[in-house]
Amino acid sequence: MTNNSVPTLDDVARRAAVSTATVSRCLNSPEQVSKATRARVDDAVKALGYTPNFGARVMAAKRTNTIGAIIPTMENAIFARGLQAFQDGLRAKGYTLLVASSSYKSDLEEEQVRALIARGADGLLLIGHDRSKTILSYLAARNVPALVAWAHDPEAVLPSIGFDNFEAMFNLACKVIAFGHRKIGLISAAIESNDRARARVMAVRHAMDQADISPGNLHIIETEYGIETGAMAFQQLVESGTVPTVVFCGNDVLAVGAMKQAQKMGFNVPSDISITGFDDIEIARVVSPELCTVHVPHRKMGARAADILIDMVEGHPYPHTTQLDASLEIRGSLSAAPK
Amino acid sequence: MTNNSVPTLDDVARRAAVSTATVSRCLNSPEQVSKATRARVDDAVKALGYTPNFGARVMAAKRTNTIGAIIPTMENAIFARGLQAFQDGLRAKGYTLLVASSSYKSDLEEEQVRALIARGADGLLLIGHDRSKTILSYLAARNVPALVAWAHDPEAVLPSIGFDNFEAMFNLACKVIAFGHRKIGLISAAIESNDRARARVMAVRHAMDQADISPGNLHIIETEYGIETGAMAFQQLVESGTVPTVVFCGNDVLAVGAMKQAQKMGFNVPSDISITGFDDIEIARVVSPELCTVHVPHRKMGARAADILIDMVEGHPYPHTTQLDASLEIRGSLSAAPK
DNA sequence: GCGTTAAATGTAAGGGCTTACATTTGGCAA
DNA sequence: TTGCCAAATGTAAGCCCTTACATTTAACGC
Repeated sequence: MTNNSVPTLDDVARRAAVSTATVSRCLNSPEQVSKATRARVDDAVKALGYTPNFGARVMAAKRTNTIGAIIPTMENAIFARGLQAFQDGLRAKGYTLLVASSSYKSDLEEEQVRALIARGADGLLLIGHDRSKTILSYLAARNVPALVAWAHDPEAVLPSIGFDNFEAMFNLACKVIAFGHRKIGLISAAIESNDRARARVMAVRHAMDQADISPGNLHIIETEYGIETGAMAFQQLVESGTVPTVVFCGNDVLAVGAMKQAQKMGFNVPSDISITGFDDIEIARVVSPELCTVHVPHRKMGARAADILIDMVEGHPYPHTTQLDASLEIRGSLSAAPK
Repeated sequence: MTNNSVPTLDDVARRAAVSTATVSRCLNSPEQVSKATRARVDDAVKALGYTPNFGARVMAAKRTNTIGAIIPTMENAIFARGLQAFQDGLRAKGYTLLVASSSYKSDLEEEQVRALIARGADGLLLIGHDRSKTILSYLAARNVPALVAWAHDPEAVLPSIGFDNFEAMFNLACKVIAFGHRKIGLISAAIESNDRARARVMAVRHAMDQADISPGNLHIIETEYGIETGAMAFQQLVESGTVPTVVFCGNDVLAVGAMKQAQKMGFNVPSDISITGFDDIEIARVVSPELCTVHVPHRKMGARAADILIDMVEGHPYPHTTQLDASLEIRGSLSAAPK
């Protein structure tokens, strides 16, 4: 080792008086090396403060042990939570996480897919199934495994892990309808390019249909993610026609915004208007009344996603789709429809 | 190009009838190449579907254009928010983000520092100044620039961007004391190994000292991050002796837990007990009464951190410390002390 | 003690790119 | 036309690992 620079494998080998191959084996498959040699090498590594050169390692091994995740935004607590669990799962198996965000824009997502692959990601975690053919074939051509989370669709090309957005919202809607609600509002995230939002809207429609409620009784407002936007959407909903007796919201954050706005406008929640959310994040239990919502196992999903994606990357068998349960959380913000 | 494998620089060079150096220059500093040649090379690149080999590139250039961030946890909204802004800033300048989390444990942080450097991070974003000498010298030896965020300390070895935790909390404490509060509770995150928490506690002490309030009037409970733990800490505080007239909390999440618990135990907030938070995340405005807190510019900090760290990595001049303002948000959860 | 085999270790060949330095080209002033 | 210089391009030396294959060592049964 030239005395001022970063130590290399060679330096370690020389110091431990073994070949570079042995040092490499100590690092990558220690079981192949005798105990005594291993100890000597470990000492040398420690003494020199050696860390393998990443580029050289990638080049020789053709793997980076890095997994990329492209999520809409970390500011959304559900993704932050899932991503945290995902990262923990990755770390446990020696992988590192590359993060990029798409801001819910599919062209940005494409750019990020290319960026992460160019950066050497061995595998990719994506959100939802909405995705252009172009990017799908790019993934295939580069032979990079990708797993979709927060969605469940056995028919889709890419393997996925998630829950059935349609079914979960359908169950909630049936419950709500059983409470006597007929005039229904719905505040949703952008439906185009968001298959989860789409499925949830369709579920409400389907439940209404099954209960013989005319589709004309459903009023939908699309808006962006946020408490403020939820509040504005609620106001819009109320001002634009008949006041609904229940407002479904695409997620808890929108629901909290809607609830706050409802209360501000003098409605009593739930006796005048019921409000429901989706996700069951902390905020749902903090507001009063507590928010009726759908509990989604975000952490579990993140953790399982890590295991599955690693199996994919390492060529082990893995399930094409994994379905998790999303359960109803009936809480104070839902009650019978007013007479 | 052997007809079945991934194309290399060589293949492109051959096809465009130039040298590999020229192709490389086309990709990395196109202004050095004549227009005609560039066009020919671009065509070849496109025709072959060439993407540079990441490992080789890293090895030759000794840079990955990747920045690592080690944060306690993404589940904490303040870090999620800051990290999102950080990532956006990175992306704008062609860098990619590697994420690891320390769970507030310094040994885990050390492990992650090594892991991210081993993965080729060109620079590192760290939280707070508490850090062992070992890791500091490792960073120095590897010559990897690191920037500390969420803290401001001109004396510290590592450059930093943040606000003065002491000053911010001190200002809040003075305000609170001016409201007549003398019996003071404080719910804090673990003080050891968290310089932000420590500074905030010291600030309250200092403000009390300045107002001639005996240190005996301060009761501190240390607990982990979370709404539940905040609630438990509040209960503990109340049950373990004199009931305070104000409870400072180390962050908004703890504060919301404390407030909920206070209300559950029959206290009126703020007329019986005032409660304050720190951070000013969304949840602070959702609870009622709204939470009095300190506003921290998390997004701005993340964005600026990206710019500074890139300057460090690229060898441009940069400020050793950057201080941002944290402003008081006096809201409904704080009022005069009861008589 | 010998032969056989498995375990441990060594040798050396890539792997694809960047870049310092060398060389060629071309434009322009005299 | 000549000479000079800057611009454009080429040459080839690394960069530091991993791993296939070769060699040495150790263990064991007879």
